[in-house]
Amino acid sequence: MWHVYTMRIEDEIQQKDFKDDYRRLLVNLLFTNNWVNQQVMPFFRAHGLTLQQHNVLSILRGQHPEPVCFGDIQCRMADRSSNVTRLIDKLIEKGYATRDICQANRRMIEVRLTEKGLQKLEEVDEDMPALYQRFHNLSHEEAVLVSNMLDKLRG
Amino acid sequence: MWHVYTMRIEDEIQQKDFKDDYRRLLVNLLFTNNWVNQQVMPFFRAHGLTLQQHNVLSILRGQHPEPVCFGDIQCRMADRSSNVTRLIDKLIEKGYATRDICQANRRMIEVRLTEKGLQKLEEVDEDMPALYQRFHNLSHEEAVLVSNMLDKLRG
DNA sequence: ACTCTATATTTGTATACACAAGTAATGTAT
DNA sequence: ATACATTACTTGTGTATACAAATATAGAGT
Repeated sequence: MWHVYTMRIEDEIQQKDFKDDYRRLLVNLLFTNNWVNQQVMPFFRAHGLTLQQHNVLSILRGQHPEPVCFGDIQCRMADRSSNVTRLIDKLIEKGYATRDICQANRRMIEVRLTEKGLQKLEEVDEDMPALYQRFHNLSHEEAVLVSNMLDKLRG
Repeated sequence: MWHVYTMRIEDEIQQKDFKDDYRRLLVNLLFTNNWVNQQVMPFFRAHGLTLQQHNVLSILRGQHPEPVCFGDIQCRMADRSSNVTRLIDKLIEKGYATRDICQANRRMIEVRLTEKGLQKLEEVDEDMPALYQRFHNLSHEEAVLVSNMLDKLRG
């Protein structure tokens, strides 16, 4: 009898702790999200880019001087949901990229990094240590640990 | 002589590893950020709320039936940068909150949760376990660990 | 060749956000 | 009392985002 009773209490407590710890994680992720944006946005803005624009430029550099098509860019972006067309428009406006219809499959658009875009990326790279500086509250090992945990979280 | 040389290499390697680990952390935080939003947004949308609207309602419940003024709401929100005025407007539109000019200091606005708002919160609460379910890739202990690390990261 | 479906990108629209400027009430110093 | 600064919230504006619908090309089956 008392066994059943205590089990119930334990279950209840366990459930409660359980819920609260994951809730704390969720709130923490949202806070951190916001904090990261506040660190990162002004950094890229100082270089005349948004985070996503820089992200796309980096993807383009990965294949440079080969082109990358829209779909591939979309797949590789951290933020999948955003509108690649209009992002690329901005980069072309600024002279950092070019677009051409792919002759092999005319539905596809080939996007290439320009020399100017490459220079901009190198300029940003030089400044990068200043950005990473802001993550130094965590040790080298802790940074690796958190990365691994986040990978695991997303499954 | 060789000592100096090897030291240089070690420094260089260390520097490189260092940089890459923090870079990986940054990219990982951005990816996770996006992933969390994709888990959370549809959940709240299914209840006719945005994440931020729910966040404000929770803050209001914390003081209920006492009012909370705009400034306090802004301070307590996860995303500090958003526009509280227009957020509250939405909640009032939906009948979840009320606003009154504070008689003690007529610059301030007192926001209160309505009965309807309270019911909506309870409805969301009941469904919460379904949301937390998505974080179960991490064990209880890992969830706590990551929370602590994120706290440390933000300083 | 013709229709149907799938793929790849674009456009439209409503909503959200960031930042700056604006308004209104209060406090403070002369 | 009057002028100036500060606080607390609001509004305006351009940009960004989410989601859905539209276009345009390619491939597959008949």
